[in-house]
Amino acid sequence: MSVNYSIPRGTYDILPETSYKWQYVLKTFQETAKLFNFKEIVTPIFEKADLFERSVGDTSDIVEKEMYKFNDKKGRKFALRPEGTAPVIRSFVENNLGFSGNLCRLFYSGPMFRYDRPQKGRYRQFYQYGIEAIGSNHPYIDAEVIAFADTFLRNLGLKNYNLEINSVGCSICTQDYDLALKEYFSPHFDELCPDCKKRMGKNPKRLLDCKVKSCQSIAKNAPSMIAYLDEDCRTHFEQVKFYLDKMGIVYKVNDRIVRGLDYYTNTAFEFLNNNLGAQNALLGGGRYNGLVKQIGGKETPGVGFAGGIERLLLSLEQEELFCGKNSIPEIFFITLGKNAQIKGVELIAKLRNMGISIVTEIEKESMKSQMKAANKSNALFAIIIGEEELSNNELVLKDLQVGNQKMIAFKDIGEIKEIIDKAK
RNA sequence: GUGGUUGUAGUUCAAUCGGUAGAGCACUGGAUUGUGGUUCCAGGCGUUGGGGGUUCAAGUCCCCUCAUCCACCCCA
Repeated sequence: MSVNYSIPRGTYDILPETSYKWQYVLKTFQETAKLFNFKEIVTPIFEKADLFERSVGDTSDIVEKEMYKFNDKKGRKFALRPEGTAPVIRSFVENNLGFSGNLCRLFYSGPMFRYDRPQKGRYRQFYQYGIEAIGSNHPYIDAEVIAFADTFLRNLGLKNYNLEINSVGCSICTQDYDLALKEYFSPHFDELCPDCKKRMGKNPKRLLDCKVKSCQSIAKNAPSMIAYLDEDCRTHFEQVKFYLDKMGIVYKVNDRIVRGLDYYTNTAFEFLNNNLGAQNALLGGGRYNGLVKQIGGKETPGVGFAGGIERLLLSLEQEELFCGKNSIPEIFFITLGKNAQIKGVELIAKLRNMGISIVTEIEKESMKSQMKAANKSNALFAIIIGEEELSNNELVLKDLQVGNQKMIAFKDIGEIKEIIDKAK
C-alpha cells in the first residue's frame, strides 16, 4: 500500500485490464478517419511556449494559468502541449503541407496537459483525438467535420449525445458584437460577479457563458451573436446548417456557445453528453480562419475538432457498450515433470511459429495448479504432456470450454492450428 | 485558485463513549499424490496516506501535509 513514489496528481495509469478499451476507441477513430480520408499526423508533446501563448490567446485560462511551462538547459521556453490544433498548424506551415492545393485533412491523438484541478472527466494529463481540415472556407467542409464527429460517436455505438452549433463570426463582426455586449452589460456592471467584471474588458463574449445565476439572468436578454454577423458570416452559417440538414444531422443552434480558445472564427460546435456531470463536453471544435496566418503561414482557412477519450469511455460505460475484448491465449501449455517441461519449451516455440498464441506458467508444477491457471487465463485449449505422453510421442489437447480431450502425435501438431480455427 | 468529501489488508468495507485492528471477495496451499470453474478446510504482524500534538492509552480527538472524489472555475 505504501509507495515511495506515487503517480502525479491528476494523472492515471492505463492498466492492462482497461487498455483494450483505449485501443477500441482509437481503432474506431482511425477507421472513421479512413472513411473521410483523413491522414494521421504526430507532433511532439512539447512545443515552444509562445506557439500556444499567441494562438490560443494570452488572456485565455489555458495559457494564463493552466500551461505546464519549463525552460530547457539553454533557457528556451517550452510548454507541454495543452491542445492539439496549434502544433498541427505549426507543422502544416513548417512543412508546407498545403503545397498540393487540395484540402489538407489531418487527424491526431495523444496526451495533452493542463494544470487544472482534477475532477470527474478532467485530468492534468488527458488524451485527445482530433481532426483538422486546412485549406478551405467552404461551409460544406464545416458540415463534413461535424459529420466526421457524428459518425465517429455513432460508430462507437453512443446514443446519448446532442449537437449544438453557433457562429462566432469573423474578427470584424466580433468587434461590433463586443461593443454591443459592453453597451448591454455596462448598466449592470455592479451586479456582475468579479470574474465577469474582468471579462468585460478582455473578452466580453465570455460573459454569456458565466454559470453564476445572477449573471445568467442578466445575460439572458443580451444581444445574440447571430444578429451581429455580417453578410458573409451569416450566409456561411446558413450554408453550414443547410449541409447539415442535407446530411440528416440533428443539431440545435445555441447562440451562447463560446469557445475558450481565441483562434476560433465563424462556426463553433459542441457535442454534449448531459449525463456526464459537470464536464459534459464530449467533443468541441470550430473554424479558425486566422490561425494559419497568425502562426506564420499564408492566409489559410481551417476547421476542426478535438475530444477527450476519458469522457468517451465514461459515456461508453454509462451506455453499457462493449468496448472490444482483452486478448486471450488460444492455448495454455501444461507440463508434468522436468522432461516434459523441456519438451514443452520446444513445442511451445514450434506452435508460436505457427501463429498460435500460447502461454504457460513455468513456476507452477502440480496438475491442479496449472489447470486452475489455465482456467483463469481464459485459454480456449490446454495442452498437457507428462512422462506417459513423452514415451508415446504424443500430447493431450483439451478443449477447456467443453471439457473433452484427444491425443495428437508430436509429428502431427500441424493439425492443432486447424482445430483452433474451427473452434473459434 | 476556492469550497466540500473521503483516505484502514491486493480489493470492497467493519471497528460502539478513545481501550488487544476484523470480515466478504480475491490470492496461495490442501481434500488417497495426472485434469479447471462448484463445495469444504487451512493461511492475515496491515508503517490504519504521511508528519506532529493531546492522553496512561489514538484508526478514533486537535494541527499540518499529501492524495481521492464531487462541485465552483475551465474545457475536451
